[in-house]
Amino acid sequence: MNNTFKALADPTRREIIRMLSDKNMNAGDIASAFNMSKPSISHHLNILKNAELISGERDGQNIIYSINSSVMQELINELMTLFQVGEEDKKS
Amino acid sequence: MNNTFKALADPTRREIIRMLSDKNMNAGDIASAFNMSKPSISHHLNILKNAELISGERDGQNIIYSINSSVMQELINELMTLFQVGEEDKKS
DNA sequence: TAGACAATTAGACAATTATCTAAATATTTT
DNA sequence: AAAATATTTAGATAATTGTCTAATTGTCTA
Repeated sequence: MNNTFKALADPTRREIIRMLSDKNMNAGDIASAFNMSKPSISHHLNILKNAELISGERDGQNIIYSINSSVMQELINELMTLFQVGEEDKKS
Repeated sequence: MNNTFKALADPTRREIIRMLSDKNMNAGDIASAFNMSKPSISHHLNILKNAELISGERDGQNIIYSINSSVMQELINELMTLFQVGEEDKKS
């Protein structure tokens, strides 16, 4: 879970997630949306992949990235239980 | 919003939030729950405060911290719209 | 008002992170 | 199989972050 939060702590990575939640994209197309070198974007993609927030699958020369919505859902659940103030005494 | 995510990227700070979502606590009590110097905890509290995730109010010698649940709620909303895959075409 | 207690601020330092360029790997096309 | 294209890996570096100790500030009480 720490990796998940750390992965989301960077604006570039959050923007990548926004883009991927619209449609799947390959690494090059993602990179050209940013004013940043391809290796840097590759590095961000790797962090998101390690956090299991996205997946990458090779298709020919390209690697196509997509969002892992189930993990996103888990994160949101975690946040809600973490921060829902005053749950007081779940048992009973 | 970037500050919010960055504030949550540290496990100590998330634990502080967990503790505060149970009950309000002063800085000293928070610090003694961790194996870490008081200034370090103070620093974490400050980051959470800057992100407006918590508030601190002085009560005599103590400063009592509490969670800002509205900001937590905003964060969760942000996450849900950010990551809800396939919202496709909200207008209409 | 002097001493004690609670908390923060200041300053230093090591570890982590984000970025870059150059080089390597994988795939396709000619 | 050589050239072209897409992507990643390696290695370097500057900036950021988390932690510490020492010093400071704010408040209470004897």
